[in-house]
Amino acid sequence: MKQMMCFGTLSRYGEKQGLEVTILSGDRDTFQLATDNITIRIPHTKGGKTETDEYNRKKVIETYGLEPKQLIDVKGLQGDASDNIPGVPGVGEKTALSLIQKFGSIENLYDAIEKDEDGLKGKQREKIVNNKDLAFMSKTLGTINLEVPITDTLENFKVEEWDRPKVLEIFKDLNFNRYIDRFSLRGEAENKEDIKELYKKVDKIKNEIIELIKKQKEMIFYIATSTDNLPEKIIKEKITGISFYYPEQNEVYYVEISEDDQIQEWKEIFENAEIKKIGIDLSKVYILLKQEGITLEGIGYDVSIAAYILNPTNNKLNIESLMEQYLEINCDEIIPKKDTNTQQMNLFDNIDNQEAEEKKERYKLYAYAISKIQEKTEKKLEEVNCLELFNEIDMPTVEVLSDMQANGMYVDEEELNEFGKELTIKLDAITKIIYEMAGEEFNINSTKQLGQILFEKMKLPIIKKTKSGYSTDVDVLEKLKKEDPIIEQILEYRQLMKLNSTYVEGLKQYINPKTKRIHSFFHQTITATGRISSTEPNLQNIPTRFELGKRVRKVFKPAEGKIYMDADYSQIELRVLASISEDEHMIQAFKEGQDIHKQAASKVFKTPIDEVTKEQRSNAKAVNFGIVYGISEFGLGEQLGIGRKKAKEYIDEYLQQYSGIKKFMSDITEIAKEQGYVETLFHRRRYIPELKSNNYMVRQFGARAAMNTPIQGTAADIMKIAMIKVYRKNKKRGLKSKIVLQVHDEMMIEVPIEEKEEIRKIMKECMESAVQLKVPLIAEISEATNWYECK
DNA sequence: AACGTCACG
DNA sequence: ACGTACGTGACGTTG
Repeated sequence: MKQMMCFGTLSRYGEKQGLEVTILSGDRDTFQLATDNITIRIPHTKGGKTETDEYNRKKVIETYGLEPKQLIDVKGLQGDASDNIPGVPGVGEKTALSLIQKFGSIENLYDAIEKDEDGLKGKQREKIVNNKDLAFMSKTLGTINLEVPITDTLENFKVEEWDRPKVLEIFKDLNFNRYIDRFSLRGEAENKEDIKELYKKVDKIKNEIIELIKKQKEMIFYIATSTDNLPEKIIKEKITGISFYYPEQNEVYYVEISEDDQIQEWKEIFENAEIKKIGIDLSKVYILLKQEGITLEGIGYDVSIAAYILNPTNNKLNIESLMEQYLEINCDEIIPKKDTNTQQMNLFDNIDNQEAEEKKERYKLYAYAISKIQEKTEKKLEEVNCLELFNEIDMPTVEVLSDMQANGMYVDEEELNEFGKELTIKLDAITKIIYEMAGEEFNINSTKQLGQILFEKMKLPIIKKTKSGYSTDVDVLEKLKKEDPIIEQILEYRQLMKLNSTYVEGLKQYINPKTKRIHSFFHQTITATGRISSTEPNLQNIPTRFELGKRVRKVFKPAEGKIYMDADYSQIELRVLASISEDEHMIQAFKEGQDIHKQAASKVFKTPIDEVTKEQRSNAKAVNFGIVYGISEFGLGEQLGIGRKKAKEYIDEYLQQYSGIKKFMSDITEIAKEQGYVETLFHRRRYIPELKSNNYMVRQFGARAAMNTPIQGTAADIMKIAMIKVYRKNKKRGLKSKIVLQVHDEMMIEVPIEEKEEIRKIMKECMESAVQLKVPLIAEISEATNWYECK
């Protein structure tokens, strides 16, 4: 009742001053305040919409058949759990209401009981009689205080015009973005006017713009698009306009591309390699243009790539975020979003038009911003010694990856369907078996339900827990295998389910009906280490470890008259590690072409190299992996199913033997702590703020990332260099072979049969000479008629 | 939207 | 006493 005290008193005060008082409240307890002049406005939800009802004294009487203040008595009997008002146990809303309607008040009720005139009987009467104290106490608790001392006068409460820019500032600070729209606060910033003067808006016709671009040998632009989502998972995005910035005059232009062939008028410009293209997300631009039969040439500066190199863990690389980060410009302030709620409909300027205008303004601003962000980022790239990485590796990679996506990979849909049918049949059978073994039907995909079956119904031992329940992952199930035969079936079911949903049904949706190929996206600005990532679909995680899954690869085939040429770097990460750590033993092993895991086994287990067992080698391999990941005793122990003590012995022995690696590991964590970041061989940087965390776990993670990033990242750099070399050589020689896939240490080219020997040489040569390390780089090449056959 | 699981390097 | 191997993306369930 505390919060209510003031407004209870204030409402009465207002009434006394002769005002019509309205109380806004979500709490029906306030109805007790209603009079002829005091109205309570309360929201209620009706079919998703929230409306308000108004209750004055009349409405209260209509609704409850009681005077407002009698509602206090109702509450006294009924109680209110949320307000900690006990009421009389066993008396609810209905009873309380009818009792007060009958007796008028709690006092009268108990008077009647005293005189035995109440007419109540049984349990109910007993409860009421026994809880008299509670009833009176509850009434007191439920009464809104009307006598709080007030020192303010009406004048103090007068509503004044509020400081809108200030409120905007506060809302922005608190991320109250919805409120900013609701109160139409966009564009309230004080410096709004200044920013608008940043550039001149000039209407120019196409030919004038083209002349300027040619003169400048530079095209600073932003491509506007619209999307229509087709039923298939293939997004059809169309170019709707282009905006330009012309730095010499500080002018922006926008041209609309509304008709189908209009984009062709720009073909000459886009395909002119002499004109340096400066934009954002140029890989996307490349694809959009390619769809129109235009090949983007002269890819010069992509501001999202620049920002990525400056900080690869930056996940906000869209134009508006970059403007905020690098120019401290907030788009919404300069070009307010139209508030469609309070919009006045105007015949001559309808909402659609206004929105279109607003968008055009934004596109112009974007083009200007791209130029300014280029200036900023280029300076910073220089400062952090990353300009070469940017110009020689990541920018050229844009074209390589774009081309790769445009090429796509052919998929035999019929064969994929066949595989799908096979899986479905097996899946149906195994589902029945599982139901039978469990003794009931349940959703096997639900870890919650599965957990209940396994650990509650069947009482299997709980190996591991997750945040929200029992863990049922492979590791757990493998350990439970011997407990019950159902486990094996579940593992089988999981495998089949994964294959069918992700790799059959999932992949199907991405086959382009026109090309019969899958054109996966290859993203260059996602990973923290510099690797490429692939989406829609992810072609970098097509199964290979198990035979059944590997069959998915059979449906990926080269076109008629072509073959796949596939090249794999052998042990690239360990070679990189050997080279940057300068460990003499590992370098020697690679120079001599030794089996690196076998050598590690020999050293760790102190066994002559010829006597190393399979198991020793496999354990040593795990240690090698662990080293690359930034070893931890726990992790290695878990991986090998040995205790962490044993794991520590392995690690200690390993680091004893490979002392160069030991030194590298401790040096790199030290460097990372000191300078706050680590670098690859080509100066790709990753900041590791985790190392400064107060949390031990987070710091440990930081240390592992510090050890892993130079290794994984350098390998990624090398692969990019190799791809650029291959791409350029192919292009220069006018070969028809096309790179179609990259999987971190693997590159695949679709090759017309007549080019195959030439391509084999090119791949081998480009990959192995991508960089001069202290150890040789080896690329293993295989050719095949489908992906499955690639070794 | 977050989580658990599992596919890859 | 904590509770982890590094880097990704997609799917299905659940809140």
